[in-house]
Amino acid sequence: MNVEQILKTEKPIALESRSLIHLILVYNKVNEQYASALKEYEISLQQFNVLRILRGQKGKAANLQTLNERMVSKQSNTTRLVDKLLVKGLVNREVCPSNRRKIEITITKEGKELLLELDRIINNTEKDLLADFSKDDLVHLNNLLDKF
Amino acid sequence: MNVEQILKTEKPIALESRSLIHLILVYNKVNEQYASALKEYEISLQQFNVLRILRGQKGKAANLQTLNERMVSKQSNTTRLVDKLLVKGLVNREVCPSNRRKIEITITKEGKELLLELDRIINNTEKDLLADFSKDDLVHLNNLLDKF
DNA sequence: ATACAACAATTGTATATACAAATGTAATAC
DNA sequence: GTATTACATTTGTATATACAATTGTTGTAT
Repeated sequence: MNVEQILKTEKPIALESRSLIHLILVYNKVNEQYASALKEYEISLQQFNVLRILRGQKGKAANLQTLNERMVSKQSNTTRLVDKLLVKGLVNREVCPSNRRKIEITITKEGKELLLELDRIINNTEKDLLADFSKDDLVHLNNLLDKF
Repeated sequence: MNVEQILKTEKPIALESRSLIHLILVYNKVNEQYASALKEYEISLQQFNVLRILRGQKGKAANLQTLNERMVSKQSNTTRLVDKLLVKGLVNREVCPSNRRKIEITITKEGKELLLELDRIINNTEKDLLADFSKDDLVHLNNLLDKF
């Protein structure tokens, strides 16, 4: 991925700006590939995320706060994400009996089955995105990203 | 930035997934900081981008295609971005006389003046975001991001 | 000259995101 | 017990993004 080429600019960009632009460009690519991989299942990356978190609960119900805390993008409106998953029959939502302010969200059998397929899809997408990276590269990348 | 801590998860994530999640988390942070820096000027990062591209034209007018090609996020609806800048008096838009399908967009004096202020703001934001990076780190980061 | 394809920008629409306000429930103070 | 505050979620609304359809203009073939 060549930054100057993508931006069709000939003049060099300062290292600092270039790094951040680079990051945004890479993010856009990553996001597009995830989205297009999930598209045929009519599910967004955030919805997939919710399902994966729910599976991680091992049957234990999660409330909205828990989901929100574990989401990659915290500012997603989790209520509406759950709404959509509910319509598709991928999750259950019930009022928590011991505290009626809370809700208990669990993944359904259908949700789990779909996840198995999506896992495969997402795995391929990630392999694809990271095709040019060695293990060492990835460790290195993680270390650098930690500096943010 | 610690990925596991942000996602409130105790179990380790596979290196590949972790790298991509890490990237998304960093992007979110970068984006939020840009947005909040520009907020008091009621301008979005994409709008700022358009202004900066126009200044780079050195007086020469740009049409929509040119802008679009040079945008960091190509999928922005440039027509509407320009609409908004127009309302604010930061750009001019005229039909191209030699080819009435095209439009000619230029930055106004007000636009240039605002940009000078924004440059300072953005510069500070970028310094802030990259505070923990050495030059070497940045070069390294750019090299790794190139692998995408 | 007319028809047709290609081009450049705009518009429409569905979905997503950001953020504030509102709703309903529970806990606490008095 | 009533008022007040805090809590958990939902709703409202403005803005942004994704993508397809439409409009108006130009170029080309016949």
